[in-house]
Amino acid sequence: MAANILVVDDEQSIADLIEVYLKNENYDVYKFYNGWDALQCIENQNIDLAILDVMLPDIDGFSVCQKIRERHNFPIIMLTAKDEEIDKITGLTLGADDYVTKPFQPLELVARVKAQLRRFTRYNSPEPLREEKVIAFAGLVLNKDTHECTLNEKPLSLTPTEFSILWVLASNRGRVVSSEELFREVWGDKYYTNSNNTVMVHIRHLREKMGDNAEHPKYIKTVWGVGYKIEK
Amino acid sequence: MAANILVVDDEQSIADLIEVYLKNENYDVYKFYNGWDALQCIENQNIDLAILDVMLPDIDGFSVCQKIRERHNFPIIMLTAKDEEIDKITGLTLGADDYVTKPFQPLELVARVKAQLRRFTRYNSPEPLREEKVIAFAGLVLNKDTHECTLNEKPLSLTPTEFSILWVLASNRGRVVSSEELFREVWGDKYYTNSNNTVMVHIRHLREKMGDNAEHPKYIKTVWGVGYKIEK
DNA sequence: TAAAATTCTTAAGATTATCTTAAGGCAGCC
DNA sequence: GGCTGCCTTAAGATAATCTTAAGAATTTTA
Repeated sequence: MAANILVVDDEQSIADLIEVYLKNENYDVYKFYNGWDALQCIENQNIDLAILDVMLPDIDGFSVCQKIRERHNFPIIMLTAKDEEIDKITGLTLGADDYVTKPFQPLELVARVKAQLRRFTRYNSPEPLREEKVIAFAGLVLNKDTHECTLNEKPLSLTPTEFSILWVLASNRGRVVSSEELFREVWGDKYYTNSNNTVMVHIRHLREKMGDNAEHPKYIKTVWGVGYKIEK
Repeated sequence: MAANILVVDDEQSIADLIEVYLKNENYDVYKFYNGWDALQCIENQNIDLAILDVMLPDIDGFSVCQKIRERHNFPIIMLTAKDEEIDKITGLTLGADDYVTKPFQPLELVARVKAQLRRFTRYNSPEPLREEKVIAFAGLVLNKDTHECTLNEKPLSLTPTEFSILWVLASNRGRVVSSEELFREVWGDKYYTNSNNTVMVHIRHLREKMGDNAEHPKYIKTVWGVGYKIEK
């Protein structure tokens, strides 16, 4: 599910914007403001999809696109200004898989990224896209089927609720999950009441079992006024 | 919240089972035992989500899925036998949003239905889409959901109030926002009293965290006698 | 240039959110 | 029924944030 996405745009604010939206969907983002740096990255990282602005300071996006296609096969989405009618066609014929005109709705771009990844993985891997059954990172291993959990090889015996909370946090790691969202995910929408500290208490138990404390947590961090978060 | 859900499965007992669980969650269920009847229903009813078995007596679920996608955009969850041919399962990802293998836990299916409906309404509700969730410019990135904020890639830890103030200024950048307006936006109209320097103090904290000073501010500028402003 | 107005800075007390602890309730098992 | 383990609730403790106020600094006005 997690994929490495290359973003190339010389307008920093736009690249930043795209980055946030993609990270919010748990993609790993490699961001560059010019073409050559991006091309170099491609050789070192295992990129799954590229988003390229047509207008770049050094070499234009079409050339970057072409160069990528000489050696790689992943989907490419081009960003073009609205009035570059002819360029669109050019871009597409040069190996781009989709294009989006500026200004764009970030969510639309995200949707297209997903679509391309779906299409690409369908043609390139026999494995179906499925929901994760195991999450492993930073010494923590969670198995959704068995509810088993180990931290640095040592088993943690978590209660069902604790496991569910940790699972939600772990599968959303890198972003903040509000207490309310956590509650809805674990207990279900209809049980939600906005005055109880149940989640908090379970977080406390989790931290205890994980050897964490609230002041300097290694795993579950408190984001004041917003919720909880596990770093990526 | 109540949604119309289409259930298509030739095994009557399974379709019935799903129906019971969905109705228990207050969903309206449209239940069919074959593909064609289901397709016909879709044109007449305003369906919000479909659950399709792959094995159907007349046309297979995969084709039904395709046909739905020709005209509709709602989420589709596929039901597949556990030992289904891999390429078939792979094919399912064409247009389907999720799938569940038989035998399944009814509650898991219900959970996935909820998840898909949540996801779908998030991306399709016309209004919230207009409100930006992320603002990015000049190296500053603000995420309204998580209250995360980075300045030149480095995270700033802002308090809730600080974040809100910065958000208002950033989303109005290029124009001056008066202290009073700022207060009303952040705290709400009813708390406003025309003598307090609360806003000022928070601005001070913001500037501190952003490495700004009042005399030569890079970000939050004071417009004497009027208010504060972030340049476009 | 002096006075007035506005903004800045600082720190301390008030407030609010979160944390911690412990007790009671409920379900499953012997 | 009694035991066990888990979940929830509540209440006090702690920590983070917010507000206030007062004096300093700055800009404007006269």
